[in-house]
Amino acid sequence: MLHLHNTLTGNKDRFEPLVPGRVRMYVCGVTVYDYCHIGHARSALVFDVLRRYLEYSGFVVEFAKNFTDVDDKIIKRAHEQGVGCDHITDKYIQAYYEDMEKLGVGRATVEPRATEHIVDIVGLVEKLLKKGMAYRVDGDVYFQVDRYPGYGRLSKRNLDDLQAGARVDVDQRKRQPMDFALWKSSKPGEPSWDSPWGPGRPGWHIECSAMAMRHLGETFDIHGGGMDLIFPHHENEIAQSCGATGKEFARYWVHNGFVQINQEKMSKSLDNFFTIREIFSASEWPESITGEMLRYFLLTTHYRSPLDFSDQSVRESKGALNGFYDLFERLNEPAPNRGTADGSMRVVMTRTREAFAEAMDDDLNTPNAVAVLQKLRGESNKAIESGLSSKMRHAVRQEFRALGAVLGLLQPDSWQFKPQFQSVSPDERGEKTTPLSEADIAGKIAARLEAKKAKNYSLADQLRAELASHGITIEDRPDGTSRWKR
RNA sequence: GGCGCCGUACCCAAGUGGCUAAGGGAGCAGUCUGCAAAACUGCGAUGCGGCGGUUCGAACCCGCCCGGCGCCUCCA
Repeated sequence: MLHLHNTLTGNKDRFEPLVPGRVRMYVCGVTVYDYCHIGHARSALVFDVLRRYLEYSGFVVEFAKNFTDVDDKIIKRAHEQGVGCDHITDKYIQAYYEDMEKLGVGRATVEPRATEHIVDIVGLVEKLLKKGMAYRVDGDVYFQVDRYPGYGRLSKRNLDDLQAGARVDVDQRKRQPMDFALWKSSKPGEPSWDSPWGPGRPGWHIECSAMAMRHLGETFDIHGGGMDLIFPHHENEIAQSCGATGKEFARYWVHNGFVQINQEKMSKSLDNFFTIREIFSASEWPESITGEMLRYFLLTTHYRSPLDFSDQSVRESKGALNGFYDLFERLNEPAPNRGTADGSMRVVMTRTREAFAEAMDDDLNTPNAVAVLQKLRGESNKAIESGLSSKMRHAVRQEFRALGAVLGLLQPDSWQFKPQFQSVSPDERGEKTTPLSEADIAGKIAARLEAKKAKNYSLADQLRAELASHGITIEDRPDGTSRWKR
């Protein structure tokens, strides 16, 4: 039974959807005015895994993830570049899809955009005005925070605390400093839509309420996003949604922790962020492998803990994944019809499945889930040593595939990949390496096998050293052939 | 000022009251191999930031202290 840490209650709550067998979840996506960084990747990945695990557990999942495509930063960027807002948002939505595909993050069931829901937004604002929870000032509409008695229940703050700590100049037209804009009148040159209050555009928080209600209903199961959204964004969503409907909005609030650089939050102002595409283009590994390395790295820390990003730790994920793919190679090798370890392996696989679910049920403990897979790897290698039939080898590979799929890992048949030769970076000893074609590699390997056959080991070792200087490792098989990897 | 989080081996990272403190990476030794690689076997924290306290029993609960961080403003 899945338990999720619920920010609303502060506890790990047993997860039970409102409608049995069906989960409705909404996740705050990105504001599309720039490329995504590794922090966005983490958030997207966490909810991608949550969705995968819910589906693995047998739920039908309706998953909505929005794009915020009207916003001050977008307008600013468009003005700077002398282009329309559409140009900016189209470009970065496209980039988002490209980045997420490299990370293996699947598409949501619906991916609504704020600008496509103006009618819903206007309707919601009207409802709040009618109920006396919002007020008009010139062409703007504000939500009046003290009209919603539960304000602060998500972020565990009260209005007095918030006002004492306010660091921003308060708009004097507001009745309360914490009141927030539902609708903003547009200045010339800004995107605008007609409304009962004149031409304008939606405030930031209202879009998520409107879109979630449109696609998932007034009350739904899970609402997610980064921890920095707890206040004010999600607090405001709750106030305006519950204020409008009189019903609970989302039942479980799930928030992921930050990615940090040297123990500090990644942010634009500190200029310490890495975009997803930067990481991929700087990687010496092929895209599919870089994607899996990153995914493994991000999932080996619990989603609510801070995670320190470094090249070093991502590289270390490569070492950990190598072990799996080396095992898969062995599982593919010819094997007898019966193996002495077949029976015990069956038991191991059953236990593995249970332990995996137990880890994931515990608030999506992916580091533990990965540890379970690592244990299965060890057990599988031992079983191969003592004798595992080809049928069981196939079953073991399927088990890795099935559990790996929940994490989005271990799907390729092999890591015998085509390396990228274009730009090989200097290796760690500082030696310059030169590009090596695949034909060169094959040639050297063939030459080395010849030398070995002739027992000319010094030549064979020299050829192996040459390949090693290009980061290529040779592995001699018992059948007299050699395979290689980077 | 308010709210909150983190500190576990060389590195990453689970564990949050009771079996020998998971797992991975790196390292060392051994088996195998022409030598390697891979695999297997073994080694590796008498201790979980520090000091007190509660308890039959604490990394886990409480208090204080030290160190680091986040939110309270746009932010995944």
